[in-house]
Amino acid sequence: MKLGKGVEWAAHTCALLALLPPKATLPGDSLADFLGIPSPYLAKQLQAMSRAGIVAAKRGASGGYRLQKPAESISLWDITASIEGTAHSFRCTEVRRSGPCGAVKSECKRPCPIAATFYDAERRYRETLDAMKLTDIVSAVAIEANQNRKDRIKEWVQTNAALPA
Amino acid sequence: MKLGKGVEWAAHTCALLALLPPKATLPGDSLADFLGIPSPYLAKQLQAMSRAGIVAAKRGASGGYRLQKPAESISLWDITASIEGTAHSFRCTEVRRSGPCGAVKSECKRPCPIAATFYDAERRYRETLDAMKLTDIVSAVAIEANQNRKDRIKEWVQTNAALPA
DNA sequence: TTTTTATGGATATTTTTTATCCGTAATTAC
DNA sequence: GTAATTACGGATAAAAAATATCCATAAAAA
Repeated sequence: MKLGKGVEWAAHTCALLALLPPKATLPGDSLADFLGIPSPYLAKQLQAMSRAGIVAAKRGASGGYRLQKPAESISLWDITASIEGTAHSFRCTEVRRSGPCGAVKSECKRPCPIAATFYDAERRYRETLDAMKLTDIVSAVAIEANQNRKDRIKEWVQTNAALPA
Repeated sequence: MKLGKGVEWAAHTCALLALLPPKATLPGDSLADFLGIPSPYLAKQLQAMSRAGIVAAKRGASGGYRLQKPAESISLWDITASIEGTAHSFRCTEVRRSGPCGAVKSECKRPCPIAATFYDAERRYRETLDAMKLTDIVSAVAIEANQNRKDRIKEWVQTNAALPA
C-alpha cells in the first residue's frame, strides 16, 4: 500500500498557495522551484488539482495558480483524492465465487466480510485526512518555523507572485 | 494507494485453513486449486505468512500448511502486514527541507504535520483491520453460505486435508 | 528409495509510477 | 497588434514495482 510522491508535493504546494494574498497567483515553475522538485511533473499534479476544483489556473503572462476555495474548506483528503483518485485500496476479485466450492450469486448479496472490513478501514483513513484542513496545516507549519524562515518565505512570495491587473 | 491481490488470496487462504481439524494440513497446490488462483504465486504468499508465524509449513508427503496460532489471535492486519509489509503508505521526502526557503534541522524536530496526519490515518486503518480476527471472518462467511455449499466445502476439506501419522 | 511437498533464488512479463517533452491555446505586457 | 508568458493535453520514455513462473534443493513420509 503506497501513495505516489505527488501527494506530498501537492499538499506542500497547497500550503504555499494558502499564503498568497487573495487573487494573486504563482506560476507552476515557481512553485516547483520553491519546493525543489521537477517542474514538468508537478505540472501534472497541478492540472489534477485544477480539474478537481482545488486550485484555479490562469493562463498567460502573470498567470499561474491560486486556491479556488477558502483554505478551511480544502482538506488533506481532497488533495489526496485529486492526485490518487478515490478507488478502493483493497481490490476484491470475488475469490469466493471461484474454485470448486465457489459461492453462487444468491450467497453474495452482501460484500465479502474481508472486503467489507477493508472498506471500513479505508473509510476511517479517509475521515482522518478529511478532518485536516489546509488552514490546520498552515497553522501547524507556522508554529514550527522560526521568524527568519517566515520572513524569507514572505519575501519569496512577494517576489514571485503575480497580482491581476 | 493500492494493495496487491496477494492480500485477498492470503486472507481467503487463512479462512479456509481455519476450518481444518487441529494438526491437519493442506498442500499449497490444493489451496490454490480451492481458490482458483495460480499456485506458484500463492506459494509466495504462503511463504511470507510462514515467516510471519501465521501459518506452519510442513514439508514432505502429506505435508502442507495449517494455522500456527488460534484463529482468534490472527487478525486481518496480521495477514495484510505479512504480505504487504508495515511500511508507511505515505512517503515523506521532507520536502520542507529543500528549495530556496527550506527549513533548517532545528525547525524539524516534530514530524511534518502533513506526514503526521497520514500516519494517524494509517494507524486508524491498521486498528480497524486488527480488530477483525480470523474467527470473525469465518463466522461472517458461514452466515452467508447456504447449507449445500457448507457441505461441499466440508467434503472438499476431508478429501484434500492430510492428518499427521 | 521413491514420492510428495515446501523453500529460496532466479527470471520473465506486465503494469504502474515517475519524468520529460512538445504543440496548442489563452492571456497579458509591450 | 505582436511578442512573451503560461497552462493544457497528449505522447512518450525510463525506472520501478507488481505479477507470475520455473527450477534446484531440502525435508519428510510412504
